Amino acid sequence: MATQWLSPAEMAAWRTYIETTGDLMRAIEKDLAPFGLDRGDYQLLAMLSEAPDQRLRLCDLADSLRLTRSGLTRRMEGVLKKKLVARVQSDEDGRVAYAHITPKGFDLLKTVAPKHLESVRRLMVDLLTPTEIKAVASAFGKISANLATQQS
Amino acid sequence: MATQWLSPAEMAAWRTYIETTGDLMRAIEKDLAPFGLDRGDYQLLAMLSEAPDQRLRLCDLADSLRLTRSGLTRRMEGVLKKKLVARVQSDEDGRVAYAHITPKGFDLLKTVAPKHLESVRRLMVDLLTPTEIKAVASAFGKISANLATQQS
DNA sequence: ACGATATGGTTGCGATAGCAATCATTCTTC
DNA sequence: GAAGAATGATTGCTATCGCAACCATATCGT
Repeated sequence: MATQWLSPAEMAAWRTYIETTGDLMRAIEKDLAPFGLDRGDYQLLAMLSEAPDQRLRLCDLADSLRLTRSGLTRRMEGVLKKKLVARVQSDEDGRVAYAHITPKGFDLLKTVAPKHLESVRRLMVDLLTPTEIKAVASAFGKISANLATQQS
Repeated sequence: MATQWLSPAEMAAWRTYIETTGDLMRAIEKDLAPFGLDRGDYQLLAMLSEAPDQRLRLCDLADSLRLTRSGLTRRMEGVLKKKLVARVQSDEDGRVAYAHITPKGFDLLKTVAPKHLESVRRLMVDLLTPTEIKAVASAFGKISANLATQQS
């Protein structure tokens, strides 16, 4: 196994990244919990709120959220029951349904978003120097671009 | 709440990070799959292989892996069945059990580790400049240190 | 126009993992 | 040394999510 070892700096970056990410997600989720939302719900609402007409086709939404179609079907059950999102059948294409954020969902998002951003600040952004911020953006931008070419 | 908006650079860093991490984990998991391991199994084996006597108390192992005790009990079922790890009752403390990596587990890890590191290189490390590597390490180090103080 | 194919969405099933409850063992305190 | 607290591990229950199979609708090729 002519090992492709990592340099100490590379190893540190990888390990810290991978070990911290889970903890960070959990902490952010914990801040979201008092509002009755988890991270998946929040991202779903955020995605819809930014979409034209505040709605998206389910399959496009699934792609944005990195969910499979079946995963989205299940996640929709939760936000539908809470009336934060409505499911609207398309009348142009019988196969298509839209997820449409409701006023109630939008109001909740407007309440939660500042708290969520405060979490992101407190737990991540405000801890970093501008240089680190730029480096993180650029690093994960490259990783993302690379993944996009690989798996197509 | 006078919204604590994020600057464009901050937003880019956060979004790219959060969106890319899931994809990256999936890609790495896909590279691990041919060996019959998932990321949790790999990390479990790696953790044990680096431990003194190549064994750890279950609760310590759970903490290292960021699993609850119950989560670890379930994960152990898999690697126990594959005989990659043995469960050894302590004879000093009747409550304690150790996870002990078997020769078979160690051999598998020796096979898989270089491939896994190659994945990490290809999908992340080799895409980044030394400056970015250092910045990622330092950024997540800070985030991790901060989390450690918060939740204690 | 119609059979094959592609696209959009749901359902059954299995895997992972957290929480709360439980049990066993050890430690503490009086 | 016995009652109570703490620690280590497991189990039942629940929730999320991917895969494969499926159904419905739309589109394409001939």
